[in-house]
This record gives sequence, structure tokens and C-alpha cells, in this order.
Amino acid sequence: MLSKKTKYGLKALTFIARQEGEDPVQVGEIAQNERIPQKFLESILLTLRKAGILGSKKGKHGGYYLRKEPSAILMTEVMRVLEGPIAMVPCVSLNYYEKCDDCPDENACSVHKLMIEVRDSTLNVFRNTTLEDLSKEN
Amino acid sequence: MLSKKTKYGLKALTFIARQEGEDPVQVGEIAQNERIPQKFLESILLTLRKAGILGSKKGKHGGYYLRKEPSAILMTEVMRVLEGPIAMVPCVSLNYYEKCDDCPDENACSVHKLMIEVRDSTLNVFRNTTLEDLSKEN
DNA sequence: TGTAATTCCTATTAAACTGATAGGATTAAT
DNA sequence: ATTAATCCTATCAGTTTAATAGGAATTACA
Repeated sequence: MLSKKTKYGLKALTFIARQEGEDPVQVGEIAQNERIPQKFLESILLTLRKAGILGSKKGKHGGYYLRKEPSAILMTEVMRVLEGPIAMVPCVSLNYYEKCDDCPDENACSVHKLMIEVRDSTLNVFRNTTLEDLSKEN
Repeated sequence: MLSKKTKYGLKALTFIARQEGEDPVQVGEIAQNERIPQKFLESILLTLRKAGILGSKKGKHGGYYLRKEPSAILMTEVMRVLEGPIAMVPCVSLNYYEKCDDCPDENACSVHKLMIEVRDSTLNVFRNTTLEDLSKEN
């Protein structure tokens, strides 16, 4: 399941991308338009900022803005920040690899084989989708 | 993340498939060989039986066996039984569709678009993988 | 210089889910 | 009968998720 955190985060990024060129976008405005609990959204945008995807301006008239062009923001990056590893199993993760304690031989493991395929096909989608793609109306 | 339930279930099915042609395979044997907590595995195999993937024989010399050829058991079926919907979001699920309460227009939703692509690519893997594929010694 | 508006940070919470265990009922072979 | 297996229900501790609360820090601007 996709967590609400990720869902909200993606919606917020899309919202900001659609405003681009103007002033920073405020959490309150996003929350209202996308029907996201504001306090929850605050913490999500903070995460995206710490990950370097968003920048922020504090104080009155503050808000959030993209650090890169929407076309330069890949879903691989966003999903890893919000949802964590893309692989469904650590023993198949590119960025967060971990050996299974049970499995004696990874290459003989049927789950391992299957999960590599799932990872690759999902990765293929995320690598070929940018925030710009998400932001297109239609 | 793939649940342990699914991971254990897949390993167990693979184990049974590799024995095929002989007597029913006992939970204890699978548990030992695959290092799975036996009681937990019992409940998993029960689920697979109720879903029609496994058959069982009770009492002494009892155990579990496949109801179909390994080559006829698709990962779509197995994964749905063990892990639930393949889609990461209900509004994109083929078999368990549910509307989002927040989203006013599904077709305008950026998350929706992305998750359809992920679903399709994952589905593509599961539709083209059978238990026979998993069971091949590499 | 003060006030309002905003991000930033930490802590807490209720509910759900996960992984596992416990105990015994039921069934079948010998 | 006895033994060995599946079947079934309940329970539990731990983790995660989604959300809330409260206020500190920062900035615009009158």
C-alpha cells in the first residue's frame, strides 16, 4: 500500500509544480486545495525540504518552492524519500541492501528472483517519470 | 514491503512444487527446511488452501499438495491471496476498486496516473510468472 | 519596534497491522 | 487406541501509520 504520506507528498509537489514561477506556496493553501490535514502536510514538506527536493522561505509570505525544474525531479528520488526503498524486500534493494537472515543462498531463492523482476519493472516506471509528467493537466 | 506471510508462502509453494508427484508435503518438513516458524506457516498454508491453490490431506501422513500444475499457477493469483491487491492504491485496483474520499476527479489526479503505470508494470511481471518459473533450480 | 504570519521542531496519541504463539478440536492411518 | 497430522480461534507484543498539539524561530511590514 502507498502510505498517505507519500500520496499527500506527491499531490503537494504536483500542486507546487503547477504554480511555479511565482512566490513560494504556503502549506495552508496546499492543504486546503488538496484536502490534506495541514499539520500532517507540514511534516511531509519538511521531509522533502531536508531531502533537497523543496526549498523554503520562513516567516510572513513564506512557503515552499521546487529546488529544480519539474522535468528534473525523478520519481525514483521522490519515492525513495517519501516511501522508502523501492524494492519490496531488502535483499533486492539497490540503495538499502540487507541480507536475509533466513535465506542461506540468495541466488537459489525463488522470492529473490521474483522480487528482482518486480523491482526492475517498477524502477523502470519511476526512472521514466518526472514531476513534470505528473503535473500535466489531463 | 513484502510481508513475511507472503515471503513464507512463496517459499512454501516453491518447496511443494519441487516435490511434486509424491505424497503430500507436511508443514513441519517445509518449516524446517525453509526456516519458517511452524505455527505461522500453518496459518499461511491454510489460507492458500481456502483460496483453492493448495489441497490438503488430514491426519497421519497428511499434508499439502498443489491443486494445479506449477505452470498453471500464476503469481497474480498467489500474490492477491497472500499480499492482497496488487495496486498500491485502491482507486487503481482492478479487483478491489475503491474511490478516494479526498480526490474529486480521479482522472485529474497525478497520483492516480502514476499508480496506474506501476500497477500495469507489476501486473505484467506477475502475469508472466508461474510457480514453475520460481521452482526452476536457476 | 511590535505584530501577524509563516516555517520549524518535538512529543504524544489512537488505531491498525504484523508476526508470532498457545491450546486444543478434528481427522485419518496403523 | 494411539499417534500424527491438519484445522480453528484467540491472544499478544511490537511496530507503524496518520494525525494532533503546542510552541519556538523567523520574517514581512505597518
